[in-house]
Amino acid sequence: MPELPDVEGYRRTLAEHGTGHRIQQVEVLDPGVLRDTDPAELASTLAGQQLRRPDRHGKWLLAHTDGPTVLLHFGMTGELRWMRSDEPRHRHDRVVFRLDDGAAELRYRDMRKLQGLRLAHGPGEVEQELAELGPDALGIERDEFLTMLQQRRGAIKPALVDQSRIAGLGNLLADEILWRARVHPTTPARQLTDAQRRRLYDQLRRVLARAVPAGRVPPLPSWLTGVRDQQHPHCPRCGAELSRTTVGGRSTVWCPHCQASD
DNA sequence: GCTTATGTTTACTG
DNA sequence: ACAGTAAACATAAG
Repeated sequence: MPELPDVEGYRRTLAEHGTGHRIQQVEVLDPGVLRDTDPAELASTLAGQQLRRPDRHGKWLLAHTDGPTVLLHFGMTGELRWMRSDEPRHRHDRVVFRLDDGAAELRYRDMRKLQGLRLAHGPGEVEQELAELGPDALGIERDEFLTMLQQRRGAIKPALVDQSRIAGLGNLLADEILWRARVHPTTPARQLTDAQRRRLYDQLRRVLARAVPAGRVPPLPSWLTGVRDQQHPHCPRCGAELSRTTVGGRSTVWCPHCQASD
């Protein structure tokens, strides 16, 4: 699930229910998701802190408080849910934040524990943790994006998901953007025409503009994302059978007709 | 048993 | 320094 639009959705959940409220208790159900911290430290540093407006950079959610900031990453299967406290716990609920609203609580749920939670004790530490990330995909400017593509040597798809160049795009978004821009995923970034580069930027913006309010890459039948997991998926635009291969180690779906190969 | 899954890091190779 | 690949992490589903 979690690419930029999903994490932005979790940020909205946290902003809506958390901002201005105090953390009463942090219950760690599985310490396996804590990175560089432990249940005792997390609980003692966060208890009593007031949540401020949360932030997001790429796929990282920044839960600011008056004191430390919790950095949450959702890996491939994580989510943040606001649920009534009397709802039964899910087996993959790993950390529960109880606020001063006792009727409901925030739950960090994650099946696989590929990523997890980090604790940053000040703005400096937050910056340190995010130092390797490129500009956020939602705010990247055209020139920044075009320059990034020109500096990149390899194929275009791995460039789009390289978090150190542009933060927030994952496997689904990258395929969706390439399909809409009619660019083959293995085209060397440096061989892209100006028109292709501009289309990639425009479609990046369009896809995000639709996906962010939805809180996910919407699996609509008119989107590549909506058909890619079917048995023999067809291009929503031209009807050709879609191709699937591995690019940059990731499962990649594209239309051999619309996205002519290099 | 095998493969695959929306992510990232590390080790190794070119 | 830069890219590419494979493996690892942990868990479930088909």
